[in-house]
Amino acid sequence: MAHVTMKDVARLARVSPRTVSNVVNDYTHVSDDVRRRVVAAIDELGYRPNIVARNLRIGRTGLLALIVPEIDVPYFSELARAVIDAAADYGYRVMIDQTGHDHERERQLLTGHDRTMLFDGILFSPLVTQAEIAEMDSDATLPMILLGEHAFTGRFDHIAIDNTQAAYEATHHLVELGRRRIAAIGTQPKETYQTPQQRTAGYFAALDDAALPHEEELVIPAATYHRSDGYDAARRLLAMDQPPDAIFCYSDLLAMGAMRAVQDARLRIPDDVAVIGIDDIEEGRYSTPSLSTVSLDKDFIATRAVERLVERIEKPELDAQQIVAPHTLIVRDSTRPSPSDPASS
Amino acid sequence: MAHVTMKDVARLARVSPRTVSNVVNDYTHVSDDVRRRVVAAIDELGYRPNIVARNLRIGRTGLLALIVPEIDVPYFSELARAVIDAAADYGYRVMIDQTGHDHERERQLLTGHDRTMLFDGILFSPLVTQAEIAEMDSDATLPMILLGEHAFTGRFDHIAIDNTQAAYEATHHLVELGRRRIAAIGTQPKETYQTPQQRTAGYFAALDDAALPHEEELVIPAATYHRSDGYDAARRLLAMDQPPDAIFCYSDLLAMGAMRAVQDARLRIPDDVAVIGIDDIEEGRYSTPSLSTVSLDKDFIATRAVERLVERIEKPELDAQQIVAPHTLIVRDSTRPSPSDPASS
DNA sequence: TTGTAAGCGTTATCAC
DNA sequence: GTGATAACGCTTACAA
Repeated sequence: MAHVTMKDVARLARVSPRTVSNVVNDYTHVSDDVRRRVVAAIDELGYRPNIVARNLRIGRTGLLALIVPEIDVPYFSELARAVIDAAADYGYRVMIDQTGHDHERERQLLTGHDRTMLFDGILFSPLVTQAEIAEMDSDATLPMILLGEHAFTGRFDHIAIDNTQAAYEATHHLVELGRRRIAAIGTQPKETYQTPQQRTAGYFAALDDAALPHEEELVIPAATYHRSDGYDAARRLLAMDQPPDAIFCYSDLLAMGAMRAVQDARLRIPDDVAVIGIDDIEEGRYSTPSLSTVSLDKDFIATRAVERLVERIEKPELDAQQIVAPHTLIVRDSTRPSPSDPASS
Repeated sequence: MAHVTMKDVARLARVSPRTVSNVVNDYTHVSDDVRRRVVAAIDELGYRPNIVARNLRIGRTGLLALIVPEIDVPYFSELARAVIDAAADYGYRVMIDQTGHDHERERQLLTGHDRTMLFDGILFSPLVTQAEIAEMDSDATLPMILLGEHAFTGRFDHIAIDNTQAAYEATHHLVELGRRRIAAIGTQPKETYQTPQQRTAGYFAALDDAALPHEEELVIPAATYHRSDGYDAARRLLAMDQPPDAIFCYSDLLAMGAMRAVQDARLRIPDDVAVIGIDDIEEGRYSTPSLSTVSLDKDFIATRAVERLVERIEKPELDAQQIVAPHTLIVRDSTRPSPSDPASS
């Protein structure tokens, strides 16, 4: 069963392949009579244009690659949803790859045979710094936009929130609640990952402004940002002689784990320990208690990222651009003594 | 800057394109000397094979399409993670499309220009019945495997759990707790979607076995399976003159919303109202209280689905197969009056 | 072991 | 408006 080709349609409709192509692509300048014949032939033969052949010819695939650490981390799946929808608006579809927090895999996806002409562009949410990416991607040829990295090198387009400021606001909010021993969860053992460092800087800055000491023992690293990491880190904090009265987590998912640990320890949120995260995943709106957080505008990030990438694809010579996405502090029950918190009654 | 092609490499290395191809594809029978020359030329020119051209030639793209309602619904993002990983084991990459619970969009993705030779196969998590899919996909040409639909028509490969049995076990568990007014959340207004119907059948069967009446007012529909739907449905239930003492939700996400509504109403889980879901998303292991559920083996589903799809791609003439995925009842705090450590489940 | 040449199914450049 | 015909960049008989 050889595949039905344009030629077959052309023969049946008694026209040239050129005309079939015109009809398929909705070109003008095709007489109604001929168009009808061609359409009839297409239906009769069940012809479907071969996208791959078209792609080869026109040099575009209509495919974008979205590279994230893990698609089942809510922040990334919510982002992916927005990216896929935004891409659809421009006629693009999205392939998703996972690096699994593996630097080697990141390198592979960027440099290996994978990074080929199958995609028109890449949306990359990296763990490493831009400098390292530049090194990997030395013979960069594909338009790429970086998601969630902040330090701007001028080499790549990228979009991110102001991490330092976001962390400052979260910490400052805890200070305003009157908390004095404010812990942080989410520093990174490896120093290559910039985002946590910026958040730590914001956290310390807020402590400084409140004349609170930097207590190194209250700053807990997290290898990844899963619920289990938050849980383990919070347990460590609660087991201390002087446990914290507030915890700032570098992601909502860490915060979900931390909240669970606090409640397992029979402590009340926020009365005994207040908890705040960053990301604003939907899970935090329904948890008990609901989670205070710094909301990142994912739709903004996705829309602008895709928009910019498409622009790049069309004009590869453009200068790299830095886009700062907005963020908003959102106060919910985990930092607000509220009657709707059953654990506190 | 015209793209560097095989011909360019061949010229520089003083060999034929054929030989370059051999080197790129790691063929045997290439003398070390020639190979070195070719590799050197590739490096010097920064040559990258054009995957699209190769795809056209060999008739495969190495791309699978995964079509789900919404990627940011935890069940689907967890499934997608497993699918992407499983596909990678077979050398495939995965493009993700969202139908957004829109039947028209489902039809479009299946029949429209989208359903072209860009993919070697499709993994489809549909809302509608197989009969409707068969109608849409009348000139089916691409290997496709259905995810999460149960009624087997012999037309398509598909994989799913035994929904009726799973629902039976969940309901039966609530019966064993001594609950007498057991509500269900998640029936579907439209009748085309089979999964909810099967779950309702299992729910009623369990009530029958316990000699409990079918109270139609305790069976609440949900247009989609989001947290907000569960929340709204539970509020309706709790506002009744005789509110239920247990709620069986057709998805964990519905259950998360329902739990929140119960707690907002100042009722205790499970003392006043026990709650159970289906899916076993990670969120339910960390929620307060942790959520009892029927666990679907997502790794099994993803692995077997991809395995089968790849088999299909290689042998399109195979008969359609039905694969039943295992499920397990998991009892957590939402149906057990004693808190526990999430690390233990 | 390597070179030659014929496609894969489109789209695009010409004429007519 | 429509028809030949040449690419797009690769793989692969078939030769050498």
